[in-house]
Order: sequence, then structure tokens, then C-alpha cells
Amino acid sequence: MSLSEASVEDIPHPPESSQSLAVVTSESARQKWKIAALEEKLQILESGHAVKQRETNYYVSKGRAIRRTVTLFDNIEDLICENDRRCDLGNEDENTTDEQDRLQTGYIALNHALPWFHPRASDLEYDDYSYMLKKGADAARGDDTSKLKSLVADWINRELKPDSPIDPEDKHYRGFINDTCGRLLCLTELDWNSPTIRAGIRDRADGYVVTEMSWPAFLYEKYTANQDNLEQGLFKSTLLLQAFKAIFTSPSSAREVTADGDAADVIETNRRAKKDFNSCKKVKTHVAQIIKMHAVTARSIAYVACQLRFALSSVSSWRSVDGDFDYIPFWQNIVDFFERPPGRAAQQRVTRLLAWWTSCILYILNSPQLISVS
DNA sequence: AGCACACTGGTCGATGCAAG
DNA sequence: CTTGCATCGACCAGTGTGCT
Repeated sequence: MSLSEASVEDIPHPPESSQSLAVVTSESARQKWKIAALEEKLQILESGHAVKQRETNYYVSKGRAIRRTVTLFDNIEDLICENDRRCDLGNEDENTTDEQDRLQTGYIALNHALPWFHPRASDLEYDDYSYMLKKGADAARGDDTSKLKSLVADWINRELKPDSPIDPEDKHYRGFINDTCGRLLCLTELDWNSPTIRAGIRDRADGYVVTEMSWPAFLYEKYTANQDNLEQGLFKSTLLLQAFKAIFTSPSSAREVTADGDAADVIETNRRAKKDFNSCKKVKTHVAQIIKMHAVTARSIAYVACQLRFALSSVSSWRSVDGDFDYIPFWQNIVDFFERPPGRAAQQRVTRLLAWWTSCILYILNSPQLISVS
């Protein structure tokens, strides 16, 4: 029987209480009830409310890309204001601050993430869409935080085999209390193996304060820095790659990550990524596809690094400060490292690093042309 | 009270795979 | 080849909790 064949009079109202539920027992009555529910759904879909609902869902859904690829802490309004300010001033304003430059780059990233945004910005009901985008942005960040909480524990237990395994469900025994997490969170210029330094860090004693001003060990290949060259192996840790894959391409793709860190050989990384991709179970469209991410960006790495640090810490609820460590300048430092390298040589190193990242991650998008390196 | 966040459970779509 | 089931994972809504 089609929907149109069931007249409205024939359709019993859905039961409103357990008492009336007992009345609807026959198969035909149940069928009619189902049809009634479907018709109601159809009516809602056809009404203006549904259009509004779809619109809301659209903005919330589009907003999910913002924290991941545009900005982890800035307000969308601030990005727009900075762009407006520059439009108003034209070329007259040449003395911009770092903060303003970062906001402007953020605005450009926002337009890459949401290409419809700029042309339509003036037509949109400002408060409404801004609120919905933020809602989606924060929801996605929350989803990722919760996802990494258990995944990071699994990866560490498997890769680093701590004496007492990390509880995937509990964060209280992470952070500097935990020997393995502490080693990863420790700044590279401090030797975690020294009991004095370990105690100093745990007591937040002078000289052992862990702030965002140095790179922590978890960012480095094999979790160790070369003190003579602090850029060597930076942003090439297995955990960082796994976290990136878990967020942008799927948790299952992150399971068997092996980072050998050979920056020169992007082609080899490419080949391995292809092999991994072919052996990995293909699942539903992943985040990178949904947000049309064709290359790994500075801001996506900064996002993942913050999420990873948060997962390693003992802080249970998302906030921007953890003891002496502030996530906002930490995120900014990473973005600046990639977006504002000092000089030509540094720029080339950064470009190579991003190409390496893209070759590690995005073969999954089946776009080999995107990961060829010039 | 209002807000932000974590957590949970559910829906839905994409994919793999076995059986017919 | 088609079908039905299982699995994975993104997303979302509802709820509880802690903070201001």
C-alpha cells in the first residue's frame, strides 16, 4: 500500500501512553500507525520549519571544519573584522601586527574551507549563521577530543609499552604524574630521565616550568630532539601522524602508522601510503573528503598537535590553559612556524615538510597529482 | 540560571563480504 | 549480478555536570 492509498481517516493516532499502546496490537493497525508517522514526517519536511531546520543543519555541519582547519581559538567574528578592516584601509595600513596577520590568514583559510562564505557573508543574518558555525566548530572539536582520548591511550600502550598501561577511559593518571605521558609532554631541552628534573617538572619548580615556549617531545620523530638542530624530526612523530589520520582520515587508517621520517624521500612515503591505503579497510567518506582537504595545512597540524597534547594531559575538560602551558600561543607558534618562516631556506624546509605530510596522509584521497613534489 | 563541555546512544551512509 | 547483513565512522540530539 502506498502512502497515497491510505486515507487520513483510516490512520489511527500514535499511542500517547503505555495504556493506549496496548490497544494497537494487530499487524494492520501497526502498519497504519507507521504510515501515520511517515506522513507526519513528510508534512514536517514540506513545511517551512523543515527548510529552517535544514538551513540550521547546513551551517552547523559546515562549521565543523573551522576548528580543524581555520582557527582553534579565534572567533569567526574576529577574522571577519580583520578582513573588513583591511578592506576599508586598502593599502594604507602597512604596519600590521602578528596577531592581525594571523587573523587575516585565518580569514583566507576560512574561505578555502567554506568557499561560499565570502560572497554570501553580507547577505547572511550575522548572529544566526555565526552562532551555528561556532556550534558546529565546537561540536567537532569535542568529538575529536573524545575520540583521541581513548585512541591515544591505545597507541601509547601498543607502541611505548608503559609498565602500567594507560586507561583509555580515564585521564586522571595522565600528564606529568604518568611516566610515559610525562616523557612525551616534557620539553626537549629537559631530560626526563633525570629524577631531579622529573621532580622539578612535577613540582613546577623554577627552571623546570613547562610552557608553550619550547617544543615538547611528542612532536619529534622518535620523541627525541637533536639539540644541535631543533628542527630535525620536528612534527614527524608517529603519534602526531596517528592523531592526524584518526581525525582526518579515520581511526582505522591511524592504526598501523609507521613514520620513518625520511623527509627527502616523499616518493617512498607516497608508495608506502598507497600500500597502507590498499590494505586498509575502506570506510565511509572521511573528514578530509567531507571538507575537501587536498593538502595538509599548517593549521590542521597545529589543531592536531593541540588535540594530541590535550589527550596526553590529565585535564579532563577542554580549556586553553593547563598549568603553565597555554594552548593559544602553542597553536600560534605552530601556525607561525609554517606560515611565517624566517627566510627562504626555512620556507623551503617548511614546504618540504608539508609535502611530506600530504604524501603520508592524503594518498587516501586518490589524488596522486596533489602530492607530487616540485 | 546560563553556558560550555563530556558523554552516550542513535541514525545514516559507505563499504565489504558471503550467499544465492 | 543482486541481496542482505555486518561493520565502520561522521554526525547529531539529549542529558548530566561543573563552572561562573
